Amino acid sequence: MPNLSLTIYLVDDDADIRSALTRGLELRGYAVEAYGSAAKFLASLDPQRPGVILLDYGLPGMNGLEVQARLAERGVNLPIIFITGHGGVPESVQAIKAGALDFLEKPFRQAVLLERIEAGFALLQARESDRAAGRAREALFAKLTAREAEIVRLIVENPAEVSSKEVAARLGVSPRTVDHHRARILEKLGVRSLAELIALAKG
Amino acid sequence: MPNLSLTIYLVDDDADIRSALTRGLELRGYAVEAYGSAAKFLASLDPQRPGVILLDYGLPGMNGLEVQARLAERGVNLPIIFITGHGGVPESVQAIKAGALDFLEKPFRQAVLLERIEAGFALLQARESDRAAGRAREALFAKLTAREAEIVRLIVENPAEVSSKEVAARLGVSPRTVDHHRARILEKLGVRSLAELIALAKG
DNA sequence: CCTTGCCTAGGCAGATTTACCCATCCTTCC
DNA sequence: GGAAGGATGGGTAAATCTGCCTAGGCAAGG
Repeated sequence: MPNLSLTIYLVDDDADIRSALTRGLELRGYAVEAYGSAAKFLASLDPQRPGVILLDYGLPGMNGLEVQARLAERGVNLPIIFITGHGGVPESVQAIKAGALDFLEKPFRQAVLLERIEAGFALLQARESDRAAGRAREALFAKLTAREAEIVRLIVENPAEVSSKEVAARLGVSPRTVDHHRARILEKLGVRSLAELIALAKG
Repeated sequence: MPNLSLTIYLVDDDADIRSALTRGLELRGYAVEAYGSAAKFLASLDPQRPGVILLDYGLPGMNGLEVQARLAERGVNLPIIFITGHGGVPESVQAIKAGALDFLEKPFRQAVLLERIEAGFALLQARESDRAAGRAREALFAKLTAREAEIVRLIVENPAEVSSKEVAARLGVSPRTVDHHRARILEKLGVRSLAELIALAKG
């Protein structure tokens, strides 16, 4: 587990808490980026850089759920650990339903926070693995030409009619041409049969 | 939407609340089964009969999370709406993470409860649809003989080697025999090609 | 202009699949 | 014992797939 970047985005309006947490977390090897307001955080967040978000629920101007929603809108799906001074049950329920990793009430024990942070990074890493597989598959399919991709689509969407004759009829071309494309497709995707192609596309 | 059974399992140790909620919910057309303790509820629950669970978190002897865990152990996965008098944030977080539909604090508005109950039944119905599809597929595969099922398994697990010759080599039989079984398989499953078989199995 | 890449399409040979027929050998069930 | 179903294997013929060759038309880019 290389644990590439261990960045923690800390968002809290209380300067004392920011500095205290920043110190504590940096001592444990994390890179901490602290923000005093939701606006600043949202403005400077780079969606490409992963990290665990430590988010104060009771921020002035924009509460935690709104921040969570904004991030979701922008397609950012980083683990969020809420920290709250006076948030109640309904807020915590909402936050967890919306996908937050946890919802901690102040004061909380450091050990709990650290454990949750580790869980957050573990989650990030698991997602990264999933995506690596997805990207590898996309890279494969990206090698196909437009026509080849269309034939793959036809076959995957309607596996009941996969013979060259049937596909050719749908495209209005000669079966011979479909044969040709299909050979290219199997070659480019590194599969040996239509069955494997379907498995790859569905997998 | 036929809404087959609209049973609500109500578990609360307070007899007044039980009778009040039971009356109110029955008036709205629900069938309510009320239990005064977690033990009684767990003892008489029929896993086959779906329903939405209204569960008091602060039951004497066994708290809500334990009940939730027991149900999960038994493979019961019904929507649970927690109701609590003095449950706090950590409890609600735990409950939602464990899959509860919601966590309501007393006193709550009837409208909210009713809305959540409806959401619970909607969830049940969606799951039921999913399972119907799953069962239909299982019924199809159940028609296969042992040998046929084994061949399906080999093909699905290793779509790179699907020719009769290759499958026959793995089974130590003649390719001719595999041809024969394959024809039966395609016929029984109502598919026209190996590609469709894979799509069906992966679907 | 020339090259490169893509879509199109044909020929041909060998391998494979598919759909018919058939039989033998089991085990299970009546 | 006989019937039924399942696993095994074969024959044959038509259809299809696969690989390897060729080749024209067309568009983009050097």
